[in-house]
Amino acid sequence: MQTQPTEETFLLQSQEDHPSPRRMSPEKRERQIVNQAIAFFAKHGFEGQLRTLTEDLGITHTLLYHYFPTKADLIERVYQEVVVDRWKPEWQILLSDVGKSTEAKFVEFYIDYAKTILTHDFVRILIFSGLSDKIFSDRFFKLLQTNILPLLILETRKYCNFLSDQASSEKEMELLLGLHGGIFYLGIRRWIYGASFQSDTNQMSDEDIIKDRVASYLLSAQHLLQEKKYHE
Amino acid sequence: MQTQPTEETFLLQSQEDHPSPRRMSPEKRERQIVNQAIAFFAKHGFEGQLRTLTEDLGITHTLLYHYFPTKADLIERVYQEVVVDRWKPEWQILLSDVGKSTEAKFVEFYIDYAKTILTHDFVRILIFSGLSDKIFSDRFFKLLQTNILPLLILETRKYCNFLSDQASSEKEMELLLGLHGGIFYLGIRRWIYGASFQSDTNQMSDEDIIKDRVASYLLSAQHLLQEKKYHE
DNA sequence: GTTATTATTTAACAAATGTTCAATAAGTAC
DNA sequence: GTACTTATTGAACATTTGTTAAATAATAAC
Repeated sequence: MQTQPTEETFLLQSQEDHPSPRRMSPEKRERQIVNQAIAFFAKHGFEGQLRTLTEDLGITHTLLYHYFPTKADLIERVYQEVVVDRWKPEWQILLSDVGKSTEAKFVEFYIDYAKTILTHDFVRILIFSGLSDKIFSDRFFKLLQTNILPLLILETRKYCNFLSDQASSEKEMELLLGLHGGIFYLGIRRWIYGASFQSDTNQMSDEDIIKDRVASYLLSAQHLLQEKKYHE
Repeated sequence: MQTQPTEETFLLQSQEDHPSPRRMSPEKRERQIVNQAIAFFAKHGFEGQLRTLTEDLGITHTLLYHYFPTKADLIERVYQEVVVDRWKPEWQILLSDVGKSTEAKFVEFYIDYAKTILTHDFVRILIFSGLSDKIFSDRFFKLLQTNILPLLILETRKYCNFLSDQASSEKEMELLLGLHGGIFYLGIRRWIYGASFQSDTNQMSDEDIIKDRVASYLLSAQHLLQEKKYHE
């Protein structure tokens, strides 16, 4: 799944990407460049230099300027493909489905979310963006905050028979963000801290972990919202 | 708490740090440089340039070389002060205290942990390190994994009357990391995503949030470990 | 095979950036 | 005040790095 050729692999691998025949069709070359750029910037950050980026591709860095007028344009394209294009509108449809149980929705959503978002490229690019200009991370969180979190709050309330038309309280939101952050932390452990935070025996799959956490969240939600009912 | 002078503040502010009188005592100057370096690298990452770093200090970048032979040395010093020196051995003492309840220990520990670790400088420098050479983040997580997490697992077991001499199962560890990650996510929201992830009304303090999360964690732990008793 | 198109490279520039070193000047001791 | 120490600066260097423009060569059209 990774797209980084560690050694020089110019033999046989004529399938796609890296070997780079002398003269490529513009479409293929551009595709190849963008793919490499995604892997490269995810690994080294946006301050990585173009000469290094094109090294593995077997082309000169100046060729980039034939496809992207400036480095910023290339980065913008990476943003687009990694973040914007990876957002799935189906998530909202799933979470609005009335035929599924709350727990099923949570589990199904977060498993797919983890599979889609908690990848090497996405997590690192998101964090790199957050550390610098925030352009990328901002866009992404607006999406999350607008389209997903409210639906999850709503589902939680349904699950707890807590029917209210009020906006979500901070307590409810923080409980949810506890779950959300705990899941995102999986990606941080894996793609930012790397091997330093691995247990010896990794037998639990992401799916198992997510199932447990969702169950744990809903259990706490029941306690919290019940308490709310009495007190307010 | 931030140490960055946005304007040129050379009047009156002769207290400490920034104005930089012509000739300072080596101790004070070094202190001033390190303070600025911490704030600067935390903000811009370790690729930030020395000329910018010394700008706000009112000195030339070459003066750095009088105190630190190389940029790497300065960074090493920042690591030392921000990460290594900020670790509190008291945490282990607290978590080993037999006179306190499990919940009290968790809450007390994580509140102090949050106050100490979830700062602008620490979180960002930790993440910057994780994204690059990992030297810093590795060291920190070894500390965590060796000295803190086992104690928290032990406490959890006591709380659940689950007495075992076996090493922590992955299930137990993942549950704990769910709590831990959820709390660390507070720092990420605040210092990496920045304002993009703020709720309109921030009335809950970190302490309130942590109390809720610890309670939620212990509740789930009871369910999990009880289940374990029956099944295994 | 000749020609036109354009993907790709070569050469080069200007600004940025870590580093060195000799010159300067602010303190201190006498 | 004079001499000495050393904090601080100024000038300069070698790389690095994004970018440009002209030269080259592979492909396609005829």
